[in-house]
Amino acid sequence: MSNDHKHDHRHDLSTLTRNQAFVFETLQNAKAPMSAYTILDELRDDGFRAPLQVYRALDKLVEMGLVHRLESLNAFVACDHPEGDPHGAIAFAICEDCGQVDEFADDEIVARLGNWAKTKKFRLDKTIIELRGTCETCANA
Amino acid sequence: MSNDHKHDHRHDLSTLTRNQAFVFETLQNAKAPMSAYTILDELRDDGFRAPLQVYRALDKLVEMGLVHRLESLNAFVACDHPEGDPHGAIAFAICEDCGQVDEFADDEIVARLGNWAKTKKFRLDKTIIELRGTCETCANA
DNA sequence: GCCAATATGTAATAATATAACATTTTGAGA
DNA sequence: TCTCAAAATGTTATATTATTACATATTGGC
Ligand SMILES: [Zn+2]
Ligand SMILES: [Zn+2]
Ligand SMILES: [Zn+2]
Ligand SMILES: [Zn+2]
Repeated sequence: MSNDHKHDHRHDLSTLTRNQAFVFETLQNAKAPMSAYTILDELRDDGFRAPLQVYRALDKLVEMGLVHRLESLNAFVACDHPEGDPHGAIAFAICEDCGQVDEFADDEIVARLGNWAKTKKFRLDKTIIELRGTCETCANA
Repeated sequence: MSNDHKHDHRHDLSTLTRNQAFVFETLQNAKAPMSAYTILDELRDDGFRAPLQVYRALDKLVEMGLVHRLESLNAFVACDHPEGDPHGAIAFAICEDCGQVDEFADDEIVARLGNWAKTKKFRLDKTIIELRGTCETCANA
């Protein structure tokens, strides 16, 4: 069985701290994943001066499940699911061209991975599934 | 359909260049993934002086399918499959404790992801599946 | 041997992430 | 309301990962 639900409790957005709210809003307004340093640059005018201000906010947001880290990009996206609709392991399809990210769930895949882990007695903490490629729009352009 | 087989042709190991052979041997002897800089340190005595010597060798080895990059670790492992036994998309189970990596294939998962891509008209170039957790040995220790 | 493709050497720099330490804010309980 | 510990923030320095740019050397088909 997976442990991916460990942090799936959502927090009321009103409980976000100032820095967390700034970072979250920035990611929500973005149409592609952003690196911590890109976020920092965008928030200079709001008083952000150092990478740690961004990284600390991101850590919390990821922990809350409001933001996902894309490992193959070293970048972050706001969760695409409605708030209060927590989810376990998820897959991301990332367009190399426009950066658009499609977040989707596949229970059968999660089940199979959980099964593999069970068979191997591997304690599964986090599942990373990222598809790199080209979205329909960009493929047609 | 996935494009993951793009680089699945194996190359005879005898065709490796000097630097590629050094890097590949280092990874084969390692019992956990290594970062490019750790590899560099290990190869100082063999004349390696700069990161690029390692990164360039790694690029080729990954292209040949002899080495895999673990995106969630920024590190590299030698392929666990017998040479000449090419494979498509693969999953990695990574022990956070001892670093051991278990490389495995699941055709059903690959099929489901390929299907999702087909439905969404997403041109799939590369599939990344990484499980983070604790291996049986470490869980019992 | 010629020559283009490939590989290598090296220095500089970019991009991503964390350590260490000081200070401030928050909020639960006395 | 006061107290105090936890959490959040501010700031500087540093560590880690990766690439750009340019020069030189090696390889292998022709
Ligand atoms: Zn999500
Ligand atoms: Zn696109
Ligand atoms: Zn492999
Ligand atoms: Zn282990």
